[in-house]
Amino acid sequence: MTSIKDIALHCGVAISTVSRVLNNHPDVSQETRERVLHAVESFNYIPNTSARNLVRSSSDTIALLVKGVSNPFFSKLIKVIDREITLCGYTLELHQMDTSENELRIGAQLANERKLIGILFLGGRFNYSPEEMAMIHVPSVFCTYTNTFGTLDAGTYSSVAIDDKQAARDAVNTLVALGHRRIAILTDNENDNSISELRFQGYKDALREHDIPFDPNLVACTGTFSDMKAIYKATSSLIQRGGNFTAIFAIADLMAIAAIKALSDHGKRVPQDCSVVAIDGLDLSEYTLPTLTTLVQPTEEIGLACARTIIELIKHPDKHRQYTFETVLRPGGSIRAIQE
Amino acid sequence: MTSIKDIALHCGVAISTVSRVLNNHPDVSQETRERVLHAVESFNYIPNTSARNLVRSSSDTIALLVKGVSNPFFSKLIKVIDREITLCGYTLELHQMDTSENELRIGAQLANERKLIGILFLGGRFNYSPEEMAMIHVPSVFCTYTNTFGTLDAGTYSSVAIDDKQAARDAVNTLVALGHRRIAILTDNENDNSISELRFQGYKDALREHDIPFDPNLVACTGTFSDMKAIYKATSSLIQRGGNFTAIFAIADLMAIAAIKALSDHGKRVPQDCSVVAIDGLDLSEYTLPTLTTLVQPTEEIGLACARTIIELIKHPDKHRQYTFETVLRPGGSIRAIQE
DNA sequence: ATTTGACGACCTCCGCCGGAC
DNA sequence: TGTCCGGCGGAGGTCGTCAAA
Repeated sequence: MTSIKDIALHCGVAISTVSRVLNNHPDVSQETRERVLHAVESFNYIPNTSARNLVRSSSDTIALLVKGVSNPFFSKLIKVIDREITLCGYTLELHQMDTSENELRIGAQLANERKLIGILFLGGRFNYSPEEMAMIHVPSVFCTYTNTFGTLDAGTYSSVAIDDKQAARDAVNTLVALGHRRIAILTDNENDNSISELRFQGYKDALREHDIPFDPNLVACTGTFSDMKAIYKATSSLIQRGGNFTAIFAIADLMAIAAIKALSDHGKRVPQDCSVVAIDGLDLSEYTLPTLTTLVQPTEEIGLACARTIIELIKHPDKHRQYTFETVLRPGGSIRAIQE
Repeated sequence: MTSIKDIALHCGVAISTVSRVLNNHPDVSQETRERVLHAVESFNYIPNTSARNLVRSSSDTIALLVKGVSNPFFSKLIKVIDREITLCGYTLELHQMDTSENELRIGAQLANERKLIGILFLGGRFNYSPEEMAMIHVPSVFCTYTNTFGTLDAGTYSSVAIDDKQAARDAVNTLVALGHRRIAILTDNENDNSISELRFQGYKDALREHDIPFDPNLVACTGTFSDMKAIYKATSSLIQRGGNFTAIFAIADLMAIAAIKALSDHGKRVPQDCSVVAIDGLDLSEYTLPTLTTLVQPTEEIGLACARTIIELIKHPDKHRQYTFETVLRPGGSIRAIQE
C-alpha cells in the first residue's frame, strides 16, 4: 500500500510538503506542486481516510437508513437525497434493512461505529417513544413518516412527510365525487402503527364524512408493499368475496397495478367496471394501461427537504421542525364517473 | 471525547492493558479486567473506529457498488445479495453512484477508506483494461456484466452475468418465429461498450441469421434505462419515422412498458398491431396489461452466485471464474403471430 | 509463571519554528 | 522581507515484543 511517505520519498520532498499539496495549501511552488501531483497520479495514491478522519475533528458522513430498497418510491428519493448531500460537500452512506428490524437500534449502533454526523431514516415506525429516541446521539430526520402514533414532543424531532391521512381522504373523495359509494381499500395492514394504518384511517374518515357506512368486507390486506403476487391474491379474494364494489383505493401505486391486473383477469375492466385510485405518483404508473389516477408525492421536493433538514440540523442541533408536503392528484385513465 | 487514555488514567493502568481487556486478550487478571470494564461503562467510552481501522489488517466488510439504484432489476438483486452475505457472517455496505462515474476509481477509494475485504460491482462497463483493474487491490466480482469489450485475461477477473448477446438473439428469434421481419429495437445507446451495445449486437446477429436486412431507421435510442419520459419520446419518434415495423425488441422491461404506452397513444394496439418483447423479467411486468413477454433473468440464482463468488474469492484470491446464466422466456400477452 | 508496563509502528493533518535563498 | 520547504510532535487505537515486577 502506497502512503504519503512513499510519495514524499519518490519526489525527494518532505511529507509535510506532500500534505500541503494534497490539501491545497498555498506555500508550495508551482513546480514542486506539479511534481507531487504527478507522482500521486502515477502511484495511484489515495490518502488513507481512516488516518485522515482520525486527525480531523469530525467525519463528513451522513447515513441513509432505508427500510426496503425494493420500494420503487424510495429509489428515486435515494437518488435525490444522494445528489443533494454530495453537492453540499457531505458523504452519504446507504444502509438497507429488513422491514422487521428496529431502525433506531441499528442507527444508534451505526452512529457509534462510523462517527456519523447525521442519520436519515427512510421509512420507519410512526410510534417512537422518548426512551427509544434517547439511543440516538446525533441529529436525525424521519423521512416520509412522522410521529403520529408516538409520544415524542414536537420540539425534539424532525421529519419530512406528506399528510398520509389527508392524501387518503383526497383519494376517496375523488371517487365519491364521481358517484362511487361502494369503495374497497387495498392496504398492507390494518393496525401496524405505520403508514398503512394512517391511510386506512383517512379512508374511514372520508367515508364517514359522506355518510357511507364502513364495510369490513371491502378491506383487503396484502401484508406487503412490493410482493406483486401477494397483492394480486389479496385483490382476487376481495373480488371473490363479492362485495359489489365499484372502486378500489390502493394505498400504493404498485398495489394498484397488481389490482388492475387481478380485476382484468376476473373480467372486470378498469375503469368501465371498476375505478382505481392510488397514492405515490411513480413515474412508471403514468405509462401503464390504463394510466393510473394517483396522488403524487413531490419526490424531488421531499428529497431536497430531507437533505437540507439534516444539514441544517447538524449546524443547529436543537432547531427541530416537522415538514408536511401536499400531494397532488394526477388524473389518469383508471377512474370514471358512475351512472345510477 | 473520552479516549482509551482517559480510561487507562482513571484505572491507574497502562493503555496496553485497557486494549487487552477491550479485545478479550487472556493475559489480564480478573480483577483488573472488571475494573477496566466498569470504567468503560461509566465513561460511556466507545473506541474510535478510524483509529481502529488504521491498524487493523482487515475488516469483515464487503461493499456493493451499485450504478443506479433506480433500476428495478437491481432492487431485487440487492436484497438477495444482502441476505446471503449477512447469512455468511459478513457485513454488506451499499454504495450508490451515478451512471457517469468511474466505478473502479470509486471502488479503489472505498476499499482503501473502509478496509474492505471485497467489492461487488453491480452494473458497470464491459471494457476494463488491466491498468485500470490494477487500482483495485481487493477481491472483486462484476455482477450482471462481464469483460466482453475489455482486455482482461480470463484468469484475472470474476463475473456473474447472463449472455446478453444470446438473450437478445432469443428475443428476436421469438419474434421471427411468429413471422415478424420488420423488427425495431429500443435501446439505450448504440456504442456504449456496455450492455446496450451487446444486446444490440445480438439483435443484428439474429437478423443476419434470418437474412433480414438491418435497417438503421428501426433503431431507437433512449439514452437512459429508467427515464420513462425519454423512452416514451424515443418510441414516439420511432413511430413517427414510419418504419413500418410489426414488432419491437426492447432491451429492458421498463423500456417495453413505456413503449407499449407510446404505441397505444399512437393508435397501435399491442399485440394486435405491434408485438413487444423485452429482457429482464421483472415481477412487475407480469402484472401489466398486456403482460409482457420477456426473457427472465434468474435473479435469485444470480444474486446467490454473486455473493458466493466473492466469498470464495476472498478465501482463494486467485481462483477466478466467469459465470454465465441462462435467461428463460416468460410468455406474455404482448406478442402474436403475424398473418401475411 | 503470571500479569503488567513501555514502546514503536501504522498514517495523516496541522501548527509552529527555523533554515535557505 | 518574503517565499518556499524541512522537520518535529501530538492525536487516535491496536498489536507484537521485550522487559520488569
